[in-house]
Amino acid sequence: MKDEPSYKNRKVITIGVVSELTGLTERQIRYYEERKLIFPERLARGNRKYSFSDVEKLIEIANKREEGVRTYEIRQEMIKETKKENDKKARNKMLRGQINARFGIQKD
Amino acid sequence: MKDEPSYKNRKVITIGVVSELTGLTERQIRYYEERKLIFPERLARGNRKYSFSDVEKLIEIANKREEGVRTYEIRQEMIKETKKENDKKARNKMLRGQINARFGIQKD
DNA sequence: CGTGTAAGGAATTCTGACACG
DNA sequence: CGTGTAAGGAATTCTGACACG
Repeated sequence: MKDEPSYKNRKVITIGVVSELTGLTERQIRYYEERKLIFPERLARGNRKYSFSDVEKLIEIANKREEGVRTYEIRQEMIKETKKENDKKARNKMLRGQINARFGIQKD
Repeated sequence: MKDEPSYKNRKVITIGVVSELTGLTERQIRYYEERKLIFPERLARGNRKYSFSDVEKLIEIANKREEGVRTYEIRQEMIKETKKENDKKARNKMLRGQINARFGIQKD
């Protein structure tokens, strides 16, 4: 289904660059992590690394914050999104399972 | 022709991360720049930033170096590659020009 | 030529805390 | 709650140079 694990999700960007890219202060970026909105990796001794996905997510967070949405609410929305996707995946998987059961195994 | 300027070419990776990603020392990476093999951007006060393309190019360079190819030769090959691509683009452009001349202007 | 290293300085990042509201 | 800031330390990056071969 996915062709490249690729660039978009590789955690390689330092917080300083993320700050430039998003216009957020480092303080804000670290705080959103504390509130469980983003999950940077820690490569070398403690340094945070972000992906392009993280940068995009941060921009969305910034937009919502400007509208006055609280971090807690943003988190709830994110959880809902994730759940919806997982349900979808689960449905697809089940469907494939039924197809395989009736028509035999097939590559996907 | 291209859909996204996108992730692959954005210069956002610091030299330390590039070093981890490629297995090259920072010294080597800076030297290849000196030899005009790669062209990082300088964002904040002097810090080098690389793209995923740069990382891939560096991996190719590392492979060639292992085979004993000199930086000068690698550069020559790169120039040849670039030239070939430019010629191709020029041909396409000319062709489009002729088509437009005969059949009228068309969006591309 | 290609790479290592010691040198000294400047900029980055980190954490925990106090502040305001 | 969300963000700013001063604090002190640790790690990063930079440049120019000397070294070896």
